[in-house]
Amino acid sequence: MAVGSDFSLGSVDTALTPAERFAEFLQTRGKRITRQRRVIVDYVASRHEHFDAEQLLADLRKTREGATASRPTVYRTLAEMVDAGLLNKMVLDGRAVYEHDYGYPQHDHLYCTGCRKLIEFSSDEVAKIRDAVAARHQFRAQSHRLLVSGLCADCRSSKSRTRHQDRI
Amino acid sequence: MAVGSDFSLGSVDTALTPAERFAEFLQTRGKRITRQRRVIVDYVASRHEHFDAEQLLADLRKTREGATASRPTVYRTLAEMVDAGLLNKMVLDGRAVYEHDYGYPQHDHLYCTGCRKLIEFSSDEVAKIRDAVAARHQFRAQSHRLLVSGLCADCRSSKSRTRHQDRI
DNA sequence: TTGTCTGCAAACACTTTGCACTTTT
DNA sequence: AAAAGTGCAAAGTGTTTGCAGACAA
Repeated sequence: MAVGSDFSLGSVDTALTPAERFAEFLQTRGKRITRQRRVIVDYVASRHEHFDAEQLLADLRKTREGATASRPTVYRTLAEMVDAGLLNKMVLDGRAVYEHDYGYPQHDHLYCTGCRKLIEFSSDEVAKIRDAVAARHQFRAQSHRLLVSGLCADCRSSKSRTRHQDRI
Repeated sequence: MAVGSDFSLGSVDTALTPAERFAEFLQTRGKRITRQRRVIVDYVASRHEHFDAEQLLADLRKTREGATASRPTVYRTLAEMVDAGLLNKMVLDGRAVYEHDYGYPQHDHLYCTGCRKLIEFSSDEVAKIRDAVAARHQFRAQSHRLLVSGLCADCRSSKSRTRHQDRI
């Protein structure tokens, strides 16, 4: 479908900034655009790494003072952003980790059990396998997640330094 | 390598029953074979479905009375069985779910977000993708997990009845 | 003004831990 | 007898909720 465009970055479907898309989402739900929700979307949009709720909370407090939000609000807003399709949530070692999911291509992760780093990769073969398997089981696949656990290059050299967690 | 065998079921490496393997594991660790540990391995070995700690606890209490174990002991023993390579642990919707990992072939899962059922499938292509990707990132892959979320055949018919959880 | 949102404190679900007592070795 | 294991109750995590006051529409 032809999409008029005179903006630089961004691929198909990414006509709005995350903040705009969130505002749109909130409006269609009769929800309000508050200072806290704005602070949170802006902050998240400016980051490009994976993060968890506590990190976000701490970072907000470190940055411009006053521009904070309470813990419950952070959790509530993150959940809304997942609903809005802006964020992706995944659970590692018992805590939820978020990443962008708007205008980002589908991908999977390598997870280093040494330093807990997440490395993204994509392979359309995974999607093919997913669909083939789903079809075979009369299953309607909505999403998938492939997590490969192991040790990253850095941690392979400096082994046995950090305590190793459960694999997944 | 050639393995002498005059036992029926079981593939490569499965010379011992789970209980025997666990006993072996405990001995090499200077740990003791107690009534509770025995009850738990036996129970787990007799089941073939996925289960979580609370289920196991409840089931133990329902079955032959007296043959129980406390919650802390159940958690402790499950962790040991994971260590021993008898069980595999995975976290879904915030709780740990276990499955056999001894003499069982590597496989992945379809997860129904409607009824929380897990359906196993296996595809060696996943392992190939894993190894290729790991190599490309100088990563040492130790394990992987592919989880395809969606709706199973049953839940597709009776839609919108059950509340839908987070995808993964 | 009206109804939503926020922050606080308290509640939560699941899991782990300190410790006195029990049990295996 | 010595060392490890158990169960209880209590403490942890990470996350969610009830509610009174604050605020966007």
